[in-house]
Amino acid sequence: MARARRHDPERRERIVDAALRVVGRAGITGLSHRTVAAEADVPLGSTTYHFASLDELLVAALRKANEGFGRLLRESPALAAPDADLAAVLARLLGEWTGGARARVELEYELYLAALRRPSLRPVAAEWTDTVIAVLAHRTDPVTARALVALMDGLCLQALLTNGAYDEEYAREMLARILNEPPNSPPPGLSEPPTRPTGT
Amino acid sequence: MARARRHDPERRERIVDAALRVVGRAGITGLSHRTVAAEADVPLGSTTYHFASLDELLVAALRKANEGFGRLLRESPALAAPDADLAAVLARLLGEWTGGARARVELEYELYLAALRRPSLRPVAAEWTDTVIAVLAHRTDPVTARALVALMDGLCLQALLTNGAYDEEYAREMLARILNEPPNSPPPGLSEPPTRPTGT
DNA sequence: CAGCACTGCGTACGGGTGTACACATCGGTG
DNA sequence: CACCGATGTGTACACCCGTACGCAGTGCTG
Repeated sequence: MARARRHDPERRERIVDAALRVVGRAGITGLSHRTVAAEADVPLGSTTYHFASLDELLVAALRKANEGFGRLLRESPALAAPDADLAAVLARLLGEWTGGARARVELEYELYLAALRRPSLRPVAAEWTDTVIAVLAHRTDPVTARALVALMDGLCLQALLTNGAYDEEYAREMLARILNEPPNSPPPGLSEPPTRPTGT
Repeated sequence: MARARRHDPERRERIVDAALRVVGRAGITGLSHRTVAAEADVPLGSTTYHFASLDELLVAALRKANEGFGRLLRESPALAAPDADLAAVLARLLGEWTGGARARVELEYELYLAALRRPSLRPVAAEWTDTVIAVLAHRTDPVTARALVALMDGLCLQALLTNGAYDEEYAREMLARILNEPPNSPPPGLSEPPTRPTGT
């Protein structure tokens, strides 16, 4: 029994991974110190030791989930190409994401949405949107980028919450509408009448 | 003790109301047969009798919450005016809604988002979006209406999840972009030119 | 080599949960 | 009025939860 567990720096990490699996399988409802301990194959006391509260564990889990997607986003070659059709690329990316294992999408969204009721998660959720916005801002202005993220969130939610299918072409069209407008009105002054798109 | 409770048709209704209060106060996590029974001041057995499962109760609660907001939407005079700036009206409406008691907004969103993990709630969530879309479709085409809803959802979420403030002018601008007819013609199937923001 | 502070673990406790089931009560029927 | 099935209620049970706390193993210090 004299395991060198004290010097197991991956212990904490493994608990977080286990938490992600548990939430993916049974939802946040199914997350408890016990279930995650069983999943990670560590004693109960270990989970309470590393993460005093479940909130703390959720924060770590959400952050980890974010890292994965953020990396995926940054490494996307299509996003990097400066002459690509941004709307089409984003629509495609979203399609690939939601088209993959629904379990994973559910998992990430569930954690993200949990911030609604858990203030401790909100900074992490904010980090997340800021990351995506920062990536997109290279291809457009920050204000537009923020709206793109909002729209993508909304589209995903509609697909997930209503059992509806994700329509890539439709997403592309709407993202393009957001992108089309030269932002001539963000300043807080009086707004001008809606300007016609210039046509590409 | 010979209360005529058998003939209390509001009993069920009152339980639903109590459930809404409980969720508003303590979140879905805090919802149990016992808490709702206490809140509604009915015996424990009564809640299990009227709603065999908590899911069933949640469905009723979400539906009730939807009714309230749907009515508010339909009765909005600003929405009815055919010559109003739709983007501005929606942005204002959203501002009023999110600016009000955060508790109520949280409540409704939490129930709505719960559909992510509870398939039984999904039809009700779909009803909800369809209702809003139907209302908006009177002022634009259904496809655009759907995107407006998605964007509004996304904007609300960003405000709620990241502690950010809601920026009405910004919302107006982005909603207007969705409403603007795109320069490049929509691909097969979805082409209808009827509305164009007049901007006055 | 002896001692010690500290990190990490196992267990036990009090409390809250969903649910099954036996019981009271009521409206209708002969 | 006597009965009876349906409707609604109270209680008891088995389970799972978070947390507190005493104890073992470890690396450092002298």
